[in-house]
Amino acid sequence: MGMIAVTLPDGAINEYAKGVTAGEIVFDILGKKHGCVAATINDVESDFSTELHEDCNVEGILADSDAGMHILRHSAAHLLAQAVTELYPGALPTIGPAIDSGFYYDFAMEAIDESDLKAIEKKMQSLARGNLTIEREDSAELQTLFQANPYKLEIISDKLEDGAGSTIYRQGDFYDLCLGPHVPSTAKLMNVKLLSISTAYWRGDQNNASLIRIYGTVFPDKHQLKEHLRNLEEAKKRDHRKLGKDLQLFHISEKVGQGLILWTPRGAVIRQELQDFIAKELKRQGYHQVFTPHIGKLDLYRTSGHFPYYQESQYPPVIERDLLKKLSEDGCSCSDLSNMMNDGDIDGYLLKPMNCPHHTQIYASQLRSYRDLPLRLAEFGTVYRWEQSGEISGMTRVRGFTQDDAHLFVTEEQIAKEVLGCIELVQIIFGILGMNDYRVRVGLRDPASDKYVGTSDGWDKAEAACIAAASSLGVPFTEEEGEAAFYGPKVDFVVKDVIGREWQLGTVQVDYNLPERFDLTYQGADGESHRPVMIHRAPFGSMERFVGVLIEHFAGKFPTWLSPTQVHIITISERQKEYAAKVHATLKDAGIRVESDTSDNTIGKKIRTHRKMQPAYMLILGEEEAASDCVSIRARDGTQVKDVPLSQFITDISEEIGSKTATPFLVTNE
RNA sequence: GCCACUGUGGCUUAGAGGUAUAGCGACGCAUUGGUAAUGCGUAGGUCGUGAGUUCAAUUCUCACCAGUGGCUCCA
Repeated sequence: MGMIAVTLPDGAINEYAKGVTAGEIVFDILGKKHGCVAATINDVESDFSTELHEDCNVEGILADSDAGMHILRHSAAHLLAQAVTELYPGALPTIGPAIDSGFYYDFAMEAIDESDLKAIEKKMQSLARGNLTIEREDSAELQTLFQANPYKLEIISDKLEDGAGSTIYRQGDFYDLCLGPHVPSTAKLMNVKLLSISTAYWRGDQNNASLIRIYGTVFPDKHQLKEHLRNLEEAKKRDHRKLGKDLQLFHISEKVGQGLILWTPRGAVIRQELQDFIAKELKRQGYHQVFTPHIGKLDLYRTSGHFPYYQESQYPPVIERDLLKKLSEDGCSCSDLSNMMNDGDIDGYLLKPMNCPHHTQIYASQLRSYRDLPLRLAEFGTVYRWEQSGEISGMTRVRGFTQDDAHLFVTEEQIAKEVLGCIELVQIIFGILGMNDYRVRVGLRDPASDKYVGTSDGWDKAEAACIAAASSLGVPFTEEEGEAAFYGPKVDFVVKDVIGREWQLGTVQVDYNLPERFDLTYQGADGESHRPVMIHRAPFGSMERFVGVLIEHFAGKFPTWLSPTQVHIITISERQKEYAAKVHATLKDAGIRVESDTSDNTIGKKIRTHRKMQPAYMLILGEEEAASDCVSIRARDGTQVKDVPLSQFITDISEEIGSKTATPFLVTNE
């Protein structure tokens, strides 16, 4: 016999001859796309170049399909280091891990740029073709081997301190410090592509040396690589910054300021529709709408604890004119001023970095009884935060944004039910928008820490409520110890954008702190005064970030109810001007967002132009339509239906809009 | 904030030490066309901002502003 049978997750069984290496098995599986990409093979000490013996126990097949890719990617990182050190003799490799969609390697070297990547990539491919065996070596002389590379020496001494040994992997003349495992030969790394170049700091600390980071990706076969590159191209096209410009959804003006979004008419429609939608849901769930100003006194934030503690991430305070004048006459310096503000010796106003302090004052404006609870106050509240300049990006990371915020003032007993209600709201919204690819993080206490506000008993209940609510969603969720805010546990919703970056959107947070700080109370049934608990929640997170992610989610092709313009009317000749005006007016009366093009361009030209703006439907009007009170409909995907009575179209599109469906009514079965 | 790169009419872009391309778009004229670009013409730019070098700068240098890719950060 001497065959080794490997059972794959999809049930298939592969057989291998005795003497095969674990690495070869992994790559055989990778190549055959069995719905998994790797096998764990026990008894091989995770070294994929070790030969398997007949009695070897090959039992574990990874459900986690990432492991094989991880090995491949990490091996490619080594190949990159080999190529770079051969091309740039002075370059010192530092660290080069596998990451989600590929790998990177950081080098201490002279600056290079994008154009140099091609040469490095070529070198990698020629090394790969060389079919160098990748072998593990145990060496006691690591310090000597890497004596020219202080970065590696640092890693080695760290490992020694941890009591962990280390090994090296050798391919040709190149060797690198590594615990493995690796693919058995560089030949497995043919389908490699370098993507970008950037800088990073040694160990992520900006006080350390700046390193050149090269990103790349690698796949077991060239079709997978091609597809990945195609996906990247596709993602670029969906980038909300590009689409936001093309579709005229928002604008950022240097004159207004960095990270400050100007919602242009077409983008404002999307935001307004979303707000209307959520406002309606809130009404059903017993929320009260409130409005509060964009600024508040510094003292408000001293009480809440946000000032001066979070001063770094706030716009500087506004000081009254007369006071400033007086201080300046007194020869007060900037640092004096800052100290006086911090100490509370002078007051001023702060652009609000969050809405909760204002809402607490609405709560406190009346005596509250347990019968009033839960009290749910909702506001689309605009807040301002001083994000670091390098962090600001498009709509997803901005300095002024509007949260679809609400604060629930509840009794401890009500927490579970109300948290669940908040979660359900998020679920409704994500469901309507077809955003099913998200994950949930439940932030819990770090049991070792005592920084938390509130009773341990209360926390137990609140955490249990968060976990129960999260698990009711039926999507992956993680419980993350130590990720809770100091004031309470939370549930966060995390969605990926097209480039693979994760964005936190909605959040639900339990808060024991603010009610304490603002001394909020309610009268219980027992006649005693009690402390309410606050729940902060924002299902979208912020309108800016949410719409940014939505633009990418829909690639600009919004469902009809969200489309900035739902119908574009296109006439075939100027003779239909009058009929077009009538159709336009009729649609407008029916509450449909419509735009007309009666210019004397050709029909083909007009369709081409208007397609770019992605209206849900185009109506083509010619002689025939005008004569019969009909329209010809052209959907976004190009399907068309001729001679539909106008009234029929209005009925159909109105129903589509009303139901907020993402499926167009016009679907032909061709 | 840190590192690297980038910044030319509304958009996409060519170019170079002697004030600058082209396409789309806009506007005008002709054209009245049935589903992804009809033809011709016109207008539109102090080449991100400020300073320096130079006989001369948009092109070189510096600072600033903004964007991109990362790093760090995100109550």
